[in-house]
Amino acid sequence: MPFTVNAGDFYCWTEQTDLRGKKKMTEQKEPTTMRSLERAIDVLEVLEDAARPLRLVDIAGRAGLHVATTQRILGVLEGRGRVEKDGMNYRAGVNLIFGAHAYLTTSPLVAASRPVLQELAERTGLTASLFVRTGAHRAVVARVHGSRPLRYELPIGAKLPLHLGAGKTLAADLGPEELRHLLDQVGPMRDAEGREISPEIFRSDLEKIRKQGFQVALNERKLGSLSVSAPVRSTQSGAVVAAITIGAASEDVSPDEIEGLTIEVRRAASAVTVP
Amino acid sequence: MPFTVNAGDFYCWTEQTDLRGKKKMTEQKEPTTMRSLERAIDVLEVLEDAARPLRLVDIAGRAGLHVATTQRILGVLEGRGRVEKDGMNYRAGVNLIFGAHAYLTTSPLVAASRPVLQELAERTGLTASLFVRTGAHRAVVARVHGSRPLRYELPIGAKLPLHLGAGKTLAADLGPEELRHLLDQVGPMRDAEGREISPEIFRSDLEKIRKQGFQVALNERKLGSLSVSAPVRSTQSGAVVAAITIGAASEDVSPDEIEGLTIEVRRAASAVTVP
DNA sequence: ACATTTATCTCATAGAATGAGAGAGGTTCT
DNA sequence: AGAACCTCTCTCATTCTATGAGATAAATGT
Repeated sequence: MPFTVNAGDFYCWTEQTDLRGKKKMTEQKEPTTMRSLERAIDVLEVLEDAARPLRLVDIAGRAGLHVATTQRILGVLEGRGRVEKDGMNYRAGVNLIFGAHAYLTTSPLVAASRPVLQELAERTGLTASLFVRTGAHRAVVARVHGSRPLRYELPIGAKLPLHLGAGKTLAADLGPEELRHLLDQVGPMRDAEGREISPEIFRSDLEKIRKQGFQVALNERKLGSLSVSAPVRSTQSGAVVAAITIGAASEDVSPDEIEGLTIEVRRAASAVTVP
Repeated sequence: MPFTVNAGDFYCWTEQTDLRGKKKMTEQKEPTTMRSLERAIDVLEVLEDAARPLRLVDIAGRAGLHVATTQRILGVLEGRGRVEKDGMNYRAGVNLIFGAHAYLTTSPLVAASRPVLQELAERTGLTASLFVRTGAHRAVVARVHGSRPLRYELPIGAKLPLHLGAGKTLAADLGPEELRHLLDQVGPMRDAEGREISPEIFRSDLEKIRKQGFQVALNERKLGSLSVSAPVRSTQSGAVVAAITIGAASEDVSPDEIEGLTIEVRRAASAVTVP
């Protein structure tokens, strides 16, 4: 059988586990079916990552596209309610919420996790969350508050780093190749206390998490916060598909309470059965 | 100056207030910049509206596209994490949640409404929600629970009809042309009790809501539910841009309580100042 | 086991997407 | 104020991309 290159070969290297995301950094201009669609998604991602409205040139610049092209794309997206524009400012549009709703209601992972998170939050009194990795980040995908809720809000849909806090539980399962990509992308790493994290320390952290099967993080992503995380594995492949985390203000949790929490979280994570 | 037809002329008839949405019904094949992007959005909308995973032919059929085209689009979307596929089943993908998050955090309307909903929920003890119209539907865009919360969940991102319950508050502001489009699209209307609603009754309902400046709905969209709604108007144009609603199980609210509630809701709705 | 439906992939061709460019409207200097 | 600059908007000729028929392979139903 002759070797041929198929559409899927490019954007799906290692299934959904590829880390690319920001193409500009690695500058790999891979051939693509549907350039215009890829570009439209680039534009959308710019708007999604910006916490504020942006102007045309700004979007074009960040997406690395010609202004005319960007404008045309934004025009179509606006006509479809996926972008909103007042004056010269573009923002994400209402219709984007339907996609999130569809994901949250159809994802088997989310469905399987909900009751588990519920019980975990009840038993520990802390906020229980489910994270999923996408590219070099993670997303909050489900969350149940306990009786001692967090002081700060971490809403569903928040995009968080892979290299801090519970993110490391997801990063721990990356292959050596993917891990290098991640390190390249994030550049110099430092935690919420300002401490620099060397690649060596980072790698050994991941190694430890992999061995232990759970993770305790203090003041990593957010000062004054404590989290305990464990990986959710695919029943079939054994690959890490998500992480379950309980989070709290660090003064709400006594040190001798932590061991019990790790047991709870590990049990919850393994209780999630996902195809 | 010569008359020319511009991109915006087609997909933005009456700003974002057009009702099209489903092109197939009216079968108006308008010229479009970026056909492939339009089609990709069609595919996404199919996935967003389906409450369950779909197969390729099914998606192609619903979107009115060739199977090959549909597959190519799905492939790109999957590579970008906006669609997920297990086996032959396609679903909405994780990355769609970032768009929703961006909308919810950058929309001035949502930001302006949050404190108002908060206070309304506190004062009435009921669940206060903000709805926005998109096409022939409305979306739940913000929500605060009171001390007497609803029994059923109505999550953010839910897509609801315009012709039932609080939807009529939004429909009341439609122009005659748009209203006709809406009636064409939804076809025969009936409420949660199974009662048929004739176009005449519907129009007079809207007229009443427009006059009163609020609406009380009982058992319309959901049996056993009661809602009180009022329109949020643009400070500049005066157009209805959203609706504020309080909802409750009907047995939680005594009849003589309702008048007070309408006053609260109207006050809340007019307290939202949106550019 | 056979028939039918569905998915995947290739390829020549139509025509859609592209970006340079010009014009108009703002903004920020001196 | 005037000039220089920047940004937005729109048009149009050219190019290269998106398209769908069709062949093949896989899955599904009877």
